[in-house]
Amino acid sequence: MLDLKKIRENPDEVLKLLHQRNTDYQLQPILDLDSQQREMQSVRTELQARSNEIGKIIGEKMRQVGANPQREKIQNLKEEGNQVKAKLAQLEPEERELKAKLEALLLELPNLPSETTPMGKNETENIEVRRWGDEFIPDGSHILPHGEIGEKLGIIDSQRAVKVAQSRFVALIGMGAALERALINFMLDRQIEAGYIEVMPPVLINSEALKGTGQLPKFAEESFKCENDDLWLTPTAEVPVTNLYSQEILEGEKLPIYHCAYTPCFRREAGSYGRDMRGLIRLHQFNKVELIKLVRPETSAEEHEKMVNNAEAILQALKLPYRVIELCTGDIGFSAAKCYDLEVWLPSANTYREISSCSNCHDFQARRANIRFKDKGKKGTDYVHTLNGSGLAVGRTMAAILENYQQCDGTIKVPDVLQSYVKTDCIG
RNA sequence: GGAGAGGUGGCCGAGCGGUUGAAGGCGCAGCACUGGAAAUGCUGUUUGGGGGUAACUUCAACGAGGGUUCGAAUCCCUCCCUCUCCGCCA
Repeated sequence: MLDLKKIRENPDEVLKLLHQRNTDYQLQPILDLDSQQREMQSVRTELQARSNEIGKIIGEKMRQVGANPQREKIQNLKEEGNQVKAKLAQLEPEERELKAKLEALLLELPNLPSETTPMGKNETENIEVRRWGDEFIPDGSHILPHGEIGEKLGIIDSQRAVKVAQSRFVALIGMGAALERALINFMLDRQIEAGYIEVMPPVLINSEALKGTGQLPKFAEESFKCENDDLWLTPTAEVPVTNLYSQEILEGEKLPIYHCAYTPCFRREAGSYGRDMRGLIRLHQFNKVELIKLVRPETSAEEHEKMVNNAEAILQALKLPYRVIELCTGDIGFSAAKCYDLEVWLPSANTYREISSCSNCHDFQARRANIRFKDKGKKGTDYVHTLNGSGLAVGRTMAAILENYQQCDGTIKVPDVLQSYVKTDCIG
């Protein structure tokens, strides 16, 4: 959520930044509602002050003289109290409605891009920051797409998974399951070494949590919802882990907080019919190890770079070629002020595919989820900055391994760092 | 799922219709005392919105939302959550 005060005081600047996202958001309705609301508030506040005053006077009189004498004066005051109350009863719902409308509009506004986010209208204007591991790019001529080789080796079974669920689900069998589990453990072990505290959060989460990180109200159709409860299947661990701290005032010295979390993630993938129908790239359920940070505002840019490095370290350890993309203003996500994507080399497609997305949300989520910090001895509070990044998407990492480590005989070499986890050096 | 208890400030804990943003204690900060410290004493110590350059001022908040009342932390209703016992269960 954007700072209403900032919108009020610098509407032109805010609007300019919003438009960098290549959208046509309007601020005027918000500004109008805001000034109406504030006007109404000052009227209401005065009435309430009078009402409080009447209550006090009556209280005093009752105590001084008991209930008996001066009854008339008290009656008059009570009468006035009733009149004030009647006016308030009229004003209050109106003001509440204004506030609700204002809030609804504010919740629909995306974050402002960071001043360091490159300008651009869509993904074609993203910037490649660096590339790693060109020397590990295999000769692609013999390489089968990961889905195909996986089915062939009997470690991915999508046909049977469809019977149990529907399309865009897979079952991992035998070494497939083992490799997935190995990747999860490996990623967690590395990130814990890098200083992240592991969390196993709920994966069924309520609406408030989704609102806190920005998935609601705008993107309801992206998530699976339980019919009988206010619970949703988490689309990413970012949601439950960040919201662990909602409504809290953290002690300044407890920051930064680093968390990593393995969870399955669930996404409806509405609007992507027909895309990536084979393999592990786009599933309704996939595993991910997520990195989450809550930091002091002045350190968030630096913490963001470090987080990207932590994600890259996994790809480097696995010797998977990748590149780092800095998303432009037209392509960053709703909650992000700045975002880097990591894209891994997929030889069968002869292209890089997103395997991690690392966002700095500044105080956008912290405002929605109301996560603040306070320094001892200083007065007042400030919103933390929240960051999240995949470290990494496990299914896509598996896909990358099945392709980049595919050998001419159709077997898969197990990356060195995983061999102790799966207890073999070759699959197939 | 059934029965009961409860949700108050950073924490513990009182208050159960009248000036209570909230006693008391702990913690924390400042000052005094001290050679220095402990102990002691004094003072201060929530958050959010509005107005004001500021000093300051005003409103709101005792799980959430309604209701009764001139006035609610206190009474009534609904919901949420926590705990205990029973049942069920990985």
